[in-house]
Amino acid sequence: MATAGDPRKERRAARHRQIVDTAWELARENGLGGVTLHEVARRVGLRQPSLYAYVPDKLGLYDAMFAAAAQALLDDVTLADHPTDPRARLLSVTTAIARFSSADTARQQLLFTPAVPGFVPSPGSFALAERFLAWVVTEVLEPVGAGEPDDVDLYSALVAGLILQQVANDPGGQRWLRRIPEVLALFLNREQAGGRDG
Amino acid sequence: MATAGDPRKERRAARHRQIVDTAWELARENGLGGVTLHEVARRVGLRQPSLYAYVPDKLGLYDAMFAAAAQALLDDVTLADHPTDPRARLLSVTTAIARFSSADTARQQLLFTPAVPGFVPSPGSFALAERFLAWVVTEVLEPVGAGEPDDVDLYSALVAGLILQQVANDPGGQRWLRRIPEVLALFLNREQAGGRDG
DNA sequence: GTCTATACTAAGATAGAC
DNA sequence: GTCTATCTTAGTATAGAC
Repeated sequence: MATAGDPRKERRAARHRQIVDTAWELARENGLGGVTLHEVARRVGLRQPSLYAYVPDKLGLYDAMFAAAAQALLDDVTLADHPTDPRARLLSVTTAIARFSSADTARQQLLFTPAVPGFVPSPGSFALAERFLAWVVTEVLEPVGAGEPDDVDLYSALVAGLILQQVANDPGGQRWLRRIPEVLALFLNREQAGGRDG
Repeated sequence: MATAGDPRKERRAARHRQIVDTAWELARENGLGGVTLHEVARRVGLRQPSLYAYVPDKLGLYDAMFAAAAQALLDDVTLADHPTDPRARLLSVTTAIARFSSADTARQQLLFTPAVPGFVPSPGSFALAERFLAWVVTEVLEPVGAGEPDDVDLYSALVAGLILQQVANDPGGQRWLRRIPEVLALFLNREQAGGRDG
């Protein structure tokens, strides 16, 4: 971003993008651990040491991958049209999140699980994820009266559970994704649950 | 099992157990990908090639780890005392499952996620996991009227979500574990949710 | 069942020329 | 910014002796 106008910076940014895209391609094929600098370089037509001009080290590549995925999630979900009715909007956004996140096992793992030992998103990358969460809270959860931290935690667990089960036990299918409306109904009825016992 | 009486088989089984335990120790320290045959061998006082007398290859070691974890989960949950009242029983068992599974990130990953590329539990190991699930269904879910496949899928997603969020965002804490009663109340009220819209 | 020895492959990272 | 060359380390796996 903000590179428009400078052709050198643009070509560099394009290369960077190509490297990250290729790394994701590899992650989809061989898992996150299957991303190697040698293979990424081979596929983009560079020698392995040349990648160090774009990325500080291996973890730096994972960080760039995280940032790209977070940005893609942000764009995919927040730039789409969603209904204005609060409940319909919640369903629409949740479906978008779940579809996007479960479409790719490696993506779900890097974004939402501690799958890569030693990897922690850099502040800049993490900020993207936080921006997304903040958007969900103000644009979707607060309108249905679920903007408190406890509500957000509950919502995130419900959605994460559906996505994880979908990815782990029925990759590419709908077995858990189709339960979204039902789970959201439970979520919205959380106050008047009125359990008789504990 | 069934090795009692034959001292040679028993010593061999003990070694096998020691190898698998050490592998889990390594997984907790360095992640599942951080388990190496060299380090396992070093810690049990053997040379790396000697491990091949106990395990066919690296994936075979992961399989043995999976089996051990599944057995431990089975023992931990099914051999404990649980209330007979159906709802209290559901809470007790769910808490046991969640506590056990979230106590160790690596365990959660190997048991419930596709974290190791290429690893698929062998039929024997998978049978342990199925036995556990069957126990949960007949001993806990059916008594609360939630024994249908759709109920089981929903329950598994709810519990998996809590465990994942706990492990991913508050390891060692209680932030999501303490929501178990609340989530179970939602689950039990799933029929009369009566959403006004979709 | 354990060892030594070794083959094989592959990875991440750096130095220094162009 | 890209290259060649290389270091360094590490891993899985096998062969064959004891």
